[in-house]
Amino acid sequence: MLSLAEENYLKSIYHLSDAGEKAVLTNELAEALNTKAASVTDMVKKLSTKEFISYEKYYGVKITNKGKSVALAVIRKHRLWETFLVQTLGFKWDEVHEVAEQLEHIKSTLLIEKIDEFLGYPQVDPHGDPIPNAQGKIKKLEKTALKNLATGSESTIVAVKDSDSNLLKYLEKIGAKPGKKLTVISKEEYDGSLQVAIESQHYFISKEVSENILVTL
Amino acid sequence: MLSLAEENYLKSIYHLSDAGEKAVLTNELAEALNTKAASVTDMVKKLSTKEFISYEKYYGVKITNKGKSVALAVIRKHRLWETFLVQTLGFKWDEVHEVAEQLEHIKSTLLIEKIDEFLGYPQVDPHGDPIPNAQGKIKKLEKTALKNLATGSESTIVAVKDSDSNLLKYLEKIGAKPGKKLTVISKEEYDGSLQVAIESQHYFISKEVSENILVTL
DNA sequence: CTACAAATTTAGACTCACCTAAAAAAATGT
DNA sequence: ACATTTTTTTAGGTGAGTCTAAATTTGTAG
Ligand SMILES: [Mn+2]
Ligand SMILES: [Mn+2]
Ligand SMILES: [Mn+2]
Ligand SMILES: [Mn+2]
Repeated sequence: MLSLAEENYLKSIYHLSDAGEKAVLTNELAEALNTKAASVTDMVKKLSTKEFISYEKYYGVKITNKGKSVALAVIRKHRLWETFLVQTLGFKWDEVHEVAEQLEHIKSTLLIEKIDEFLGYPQVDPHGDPIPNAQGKIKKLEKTALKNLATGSESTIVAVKDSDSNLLKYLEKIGAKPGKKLTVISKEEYDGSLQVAIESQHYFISKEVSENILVTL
Repeated sequence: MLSLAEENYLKSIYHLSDAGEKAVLTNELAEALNTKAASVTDMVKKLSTKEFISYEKYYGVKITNKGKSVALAVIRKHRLWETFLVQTLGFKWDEVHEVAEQLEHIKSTLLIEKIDEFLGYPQVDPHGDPIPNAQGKIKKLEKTALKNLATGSESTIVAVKDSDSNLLKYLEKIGAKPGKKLTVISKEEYDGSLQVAIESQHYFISKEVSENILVTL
């Protein structure tokens, strides 16, 4: 049985590696997990011994299939809980991530399957992120950050960054919800900011925000 | 912020002390928490320093008001979660205790208030145990163990022990649910077993079981 | 009142997950 | 090619919560 810390490491490694594509560096992981590089080295050795990742000194770690399946199970739980909190209990979308960080570690397959069933097998969570199924299969969405769109292009919001409560409140205010259509009116070279239209309303959006809105290609 | 271990100690102390009435001994606590006396002594010192309990060497511990309010908050969460699992997700009453042991430690007042509201402010959990309100007020039920009833007496089941899954399956089978009326037909001095009638069905019940069915006085 | 038994505490050690500081390796710039 | 910077690892240590074994206190029976 994996500890809370081990589960969080695997989840972070999975996310940072782009679903296991690339290797993850020690410092990246330390940053993401709010810990120190030395601590990461320790844990990474342990996870490597247990074969959840492969670790090459000074090079980084890659998640194994075994590790991936743990990560996906945790991500599944996180996203199902977030969906439950919003849909069933009436949480706002900026209130759920923190609680889901705790709930994702509850050990009970029965519980998560019942929640999934209760919710009617949702495909995405309140922020637009896809929910892996019980077998760990996840639908990868074709998406890019809003900041990558060219001036004049039209696109649809797929997902938004879920971990920054203030960002989410702001996005709510301007109606930037998954599913909404959006057009890039103009881009400012200088600071990367851009002007967009969402439901015929115009908004100025900073570069920072435009990095956290994912849109269709 | 209290750790999981600290919360579990306070909950056990509260239960073993009969809601704070009597002192709790080191060995009792060790037994209840599945740990060793030496570990209990350590933890008890810590909780005493933090003033959740008062501790007198070789005599035992008593829970303070501060400790009681923590214990009741955890018990509230435990029982609300159990109720949720049974009523909303369709768990059987013997499947919920273990999961609730985990869920009771989730830190979010918003979450538990939403669950309470969603369930319509239930007064008792699936095993008949009263649910403390948000202020930590709990309705103490007038109750005694079935084994204390005299032959011929009639009574109503108030609650049953919730932590033994096999016991619960058995009680389900004989219809021994909270709210059900029951009559003591006969008692066997020798082994403490007794014959009871539940909805005009007769059952032989061992002493052990009769200790875990709580009935009205 | 004393001897033994039972309960409890102390002493010392372990694992987990973390830390700081120092050493070592890799990357970078001239 | 070499010195400097950056990244990573190693070394040694901490606190939480647990353990075993030994010492101490308390309870009990003759
Ligand atoms: Mn989230
Ligand atoms: Mn987490
Ligand atoms: Mn329970
Ligand atoms: Mn617990």
